[in-house]
Amino acid sequence: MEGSKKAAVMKRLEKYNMTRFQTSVLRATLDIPKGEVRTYKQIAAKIGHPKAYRAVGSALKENPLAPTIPCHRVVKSSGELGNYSGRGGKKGKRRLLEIEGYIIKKNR
DNA sequence: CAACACAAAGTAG
DNA sequence: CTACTTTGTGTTG
Repeated sequence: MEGSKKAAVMKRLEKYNMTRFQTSVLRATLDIPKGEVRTYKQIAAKIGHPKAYRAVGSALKENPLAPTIPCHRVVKSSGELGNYSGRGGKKGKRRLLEIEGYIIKKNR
């Protein structure tokens, strides 16, 4: 059953005036399996812009389907969380990752 | 042109 | 390790 939730989300994206870059970033982010994380660099590479990791961040930050797209699963290459526009900022991001099963360091 | 949810390599301590 | 600098990229203002 969870085969095609992505298609439904992508359909919604079509209503927004987003650039190809943003749509590609959101698609790649949406493709992240539960309990896993992706780096900005991996997302950029996946969409064909291996050096635009910075642009990836800009795209995610404006992400129109915020909680629908797992933007909290995107972290820095160093394994750190990085920033987050959602609720609670980085704190909420880390919290979501813990709930999903991603290993987090103890000390909050 | 400046700034940004980053990355990597460089210099300095 | 911390801290700063420079280069690179796409979007936004």
